[in-house]
Amino acid sequence: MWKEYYHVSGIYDFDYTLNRLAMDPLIRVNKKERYVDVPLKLTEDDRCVVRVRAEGTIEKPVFSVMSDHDEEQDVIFERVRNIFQWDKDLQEVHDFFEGTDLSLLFFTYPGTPIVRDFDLYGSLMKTLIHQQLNLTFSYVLTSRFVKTFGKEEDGSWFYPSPETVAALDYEDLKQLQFSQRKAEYVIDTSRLIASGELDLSSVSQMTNEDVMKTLGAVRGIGPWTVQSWLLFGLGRDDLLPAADIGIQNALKRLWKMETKPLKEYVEEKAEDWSPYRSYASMTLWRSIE
DNA sequence: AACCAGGGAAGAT
DNA sequence: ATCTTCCATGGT
Repeated sequence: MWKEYYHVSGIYDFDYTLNRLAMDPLIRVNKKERYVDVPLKLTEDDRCVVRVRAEGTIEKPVFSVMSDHDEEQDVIFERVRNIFQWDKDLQEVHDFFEGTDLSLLFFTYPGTPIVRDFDLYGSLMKTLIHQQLNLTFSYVLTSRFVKTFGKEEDGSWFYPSPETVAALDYEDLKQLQFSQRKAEYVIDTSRLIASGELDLSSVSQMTNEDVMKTLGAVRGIGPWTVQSWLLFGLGRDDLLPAADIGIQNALKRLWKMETKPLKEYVEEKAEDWSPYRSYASMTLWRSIE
């Protein structure tokens, strides 16, 4: 058992992170004790669960990282630091938005970080499954998917491997109430990954534009899915899914509009928020949660 | 009961 | 190239 502390520079609202993670029934969160258990896949069969706890305030954030997986502490700690984006200075982001039409929103919700998914492949599957479904039902579906084909360890769930999903029949997912299409998207994409035709870790090194080209060429993956994966899978700073219903609803309220703004209008206005559009997205979603 | 939900592909203009 | 329809089902 080891435990390491980390002091973040700048503001950081970890309780928001916990609230957001708690929306996913697969993730073990304890809001009262302010921790989340993070399942990490180090190699194919080397898994561990790490407990990450907030011990500071939004203004002076301190975190503790704890695990009984004694090997590779440095690797594990680095992964956790990346997942929670502790290297990003959110005070700088906050200051940036002071000069924009989102300043009031950022004043209301200071220190909202990008809440990344724990695993690249799992993130892509989750995003595919969540396409177009309401949040409640989409979490039911991912939950069934992982609990049926994934693995549980120390009370935390690991997504199934691409190989496992590649070996399924569409019928297996339809039994979990996937549509035929959704079953095809999930299994076919997993087959590409399992066969090595699509390598997510090398895609993760590409520029946003190249990721869009590479992933966008896969059947079932459109612009919204790529953007979501860039944001939640990779934690990139400058994405605003302008076609997203949640974003549109949040902006409709913020701008006191009668109807939801068009995608084109959102994209135009959002140029002012570059290069931190992801933080605008997170804070907008937060404003309607 | 109708309409929407953190879309995308395939078919029709 | 851009517009329309279909997919599938739970929630409001």
